[in-house]
Amino acid sequence: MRLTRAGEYAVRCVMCLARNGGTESVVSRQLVSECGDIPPHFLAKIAQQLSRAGIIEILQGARGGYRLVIPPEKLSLLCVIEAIIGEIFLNDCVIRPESCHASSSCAVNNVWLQARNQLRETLERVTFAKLLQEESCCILQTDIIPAQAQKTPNVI
Amino acid sequence: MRLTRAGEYAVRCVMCLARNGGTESVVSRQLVSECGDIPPHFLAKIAQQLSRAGIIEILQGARGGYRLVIPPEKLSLLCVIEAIIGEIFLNDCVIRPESCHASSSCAVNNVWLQARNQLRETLERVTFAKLLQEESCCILQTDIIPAQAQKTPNVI
DNA sequence: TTATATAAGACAAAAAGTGTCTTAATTGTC
DNA sequence: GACAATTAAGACACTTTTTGTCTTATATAA
Repeated sequence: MRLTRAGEYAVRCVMCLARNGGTESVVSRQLVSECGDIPPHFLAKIAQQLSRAGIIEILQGARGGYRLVIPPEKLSLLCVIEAIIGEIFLNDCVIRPESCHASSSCAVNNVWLQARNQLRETLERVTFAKLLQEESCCILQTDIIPAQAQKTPNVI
Repeated sequence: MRLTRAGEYAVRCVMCLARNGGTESVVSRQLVSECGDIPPHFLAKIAQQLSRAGIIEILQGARGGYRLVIPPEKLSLLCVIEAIIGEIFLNDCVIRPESCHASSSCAVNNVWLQARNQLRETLERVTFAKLLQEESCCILQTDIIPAQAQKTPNVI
């Protein structure tokens, strides 16, 4: 498992779509690319993966772009990430196969399996609706701190 | 974060040392290499990292080899793995820095942070003493299953 | 029909990981 | 002291993965 940059980009992409109308509106690739600081052609690839996974819909032609298919309340972080980097596994087999009769009874492997399930559950519990909510809440928080607000003016 | 092969080898190496006398005896590189199916020169590199981390001691010269410094009861899986692959982080910063005032208040980043802490705690709770114990217990289990024992005879 | 978009896949570049080899240094034994 | 056994250290090559770009084709709205 490793959160690659492609995975990051996918999360940014979905965040951008969720922020801009969710399942209701189409956002152009260019806009998503600028908003998430994602190289446009690379975004195209990522979008294709997200589309194959049924997370977004791609609209070709003039006024084309991307549209979220799954509403943010039902879309988990895990779902988006695994659509890009594949199902999360932390290890292949730590102890060499021959030294253990089966990886299912290998002590080290069991730990990894447990860690992996825990990680996946954590990422599954978080929806993009929740993330959006926390995001806007955090912007409000910085708004009411005058000193910080002056140091780093808010971008709206 | 990613459990590299080097990380796997390190775990195997420590398991082998723990199994063969723990902090009491010196095991030659060649033996560890064979026991863990680790390319000998690659093992040398890994051992150096483990030694710098204070986990093992390297003895040069004739009859040299490696010796566990930290007793298996006090040595966690996390400690060995991080000695090789560095401190575990799951992400750098998912949402692009500019879109958030600080990564500390970024919603997505917070999830990763939580997942990361959980993962590290899981790996920290497991000591090599525990792993050894479970390992021997699992060998006993297969011993009492006649069908399996005949298929794959136990190596002692 | 044209302008505006994305699709799809080949390809290049960079980064990370894996493994090998050579020369040097250290230690025990005869 | 000489020699054999053993690891140190770092350069180097190879492989795989990841990242990013470019080109040609296709789809849609006006």
